[in-house]
Amino acid sequence: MSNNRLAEAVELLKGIGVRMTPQRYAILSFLYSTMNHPTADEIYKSLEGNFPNMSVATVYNNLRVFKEAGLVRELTYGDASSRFDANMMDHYHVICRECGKITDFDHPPLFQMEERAAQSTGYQVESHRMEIYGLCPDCQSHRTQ
Amino acid sequence: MSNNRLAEAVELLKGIGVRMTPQRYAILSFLYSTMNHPTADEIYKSLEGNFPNMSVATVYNNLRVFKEAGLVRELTYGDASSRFDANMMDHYHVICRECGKITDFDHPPLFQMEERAAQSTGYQVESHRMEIYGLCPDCQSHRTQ
DNA sequence: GCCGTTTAGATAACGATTATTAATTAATAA
DNA sequence: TTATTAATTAATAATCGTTATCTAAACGGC
Repeated sequence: MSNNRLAEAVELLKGIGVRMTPQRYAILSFLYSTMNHPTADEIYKSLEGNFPNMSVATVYNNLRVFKEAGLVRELTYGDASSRFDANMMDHYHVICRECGKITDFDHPPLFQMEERAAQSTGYQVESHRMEIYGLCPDCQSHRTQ
Repeated sequence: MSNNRLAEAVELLKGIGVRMTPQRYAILSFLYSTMNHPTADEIYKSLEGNFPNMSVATVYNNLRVFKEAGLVRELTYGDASSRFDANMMDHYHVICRECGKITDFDHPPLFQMEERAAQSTGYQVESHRMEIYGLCPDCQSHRTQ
């Protein structure tokens, strides 16, 4: 299961000179245990019980470390909180505009579109961002018809 | 040119009971005159000369009015400032990761991808967001090879 | 011209994130 | 095991874009 990925991540971090502290391990392990793309604050609140005096800055610091190590992706949304995704496989997101839930879905990467953009704008294209918005099944059924 | 669109926008606003003040007209006309997808602060700074005591809140207020009237789109990027686009035609953006410049490009909307997402996730899909990142021609040539 | 509503401007407030700093801790070598 | 050193934590202040609040001014219909 995800224990493999967690152990691999710990090894990878050690390999680049990142110490494994209890807080760091807890944050990392939380990220690998959830499919919920949590915000920094959600991570903080989830670990508050086990680490009563952990600082929110510690959460941010470690998320940055994980990001720089290529273990985690940051998903940004305007002035709302960023969300963090430890699934580094190629995938896209569908986001519920009602409750904010994020669901993964697979689709071949949009390389053709990148090529067309490069041709028509002269940019040296490197990456893209694509996400889909709508109503999740739960929020559809809670609607008054 | 854009004068038509500007005049139409003014009429549209009047039609929904929005008064045309000098500040409001200046902001609107600036948006219709540029292809640069400016930030609120850039708009503010550009008009400072003509309106020495305009407040930045006025810029934000009017941008919200324009957004609600469907005249302007807000482009959000993580914790950076939002940018505002008065081109409401269907189009996508290529963004320079070096200087932040935003260039429009045309491409058929990704409806197929929306459909696939709806099928595989059960969401009631409504819209999507897609943008491409890279180096603009200027920033490519300023690079040390 | 009067009255009610919109709007502008000034400024305070907000919320997410980052910077700062002093104290603590993990990894390593002695 | 202990000492050393650099990394890390926690607390808190600071930052920055944006929004809320409030007062005064301007507008449009009567």
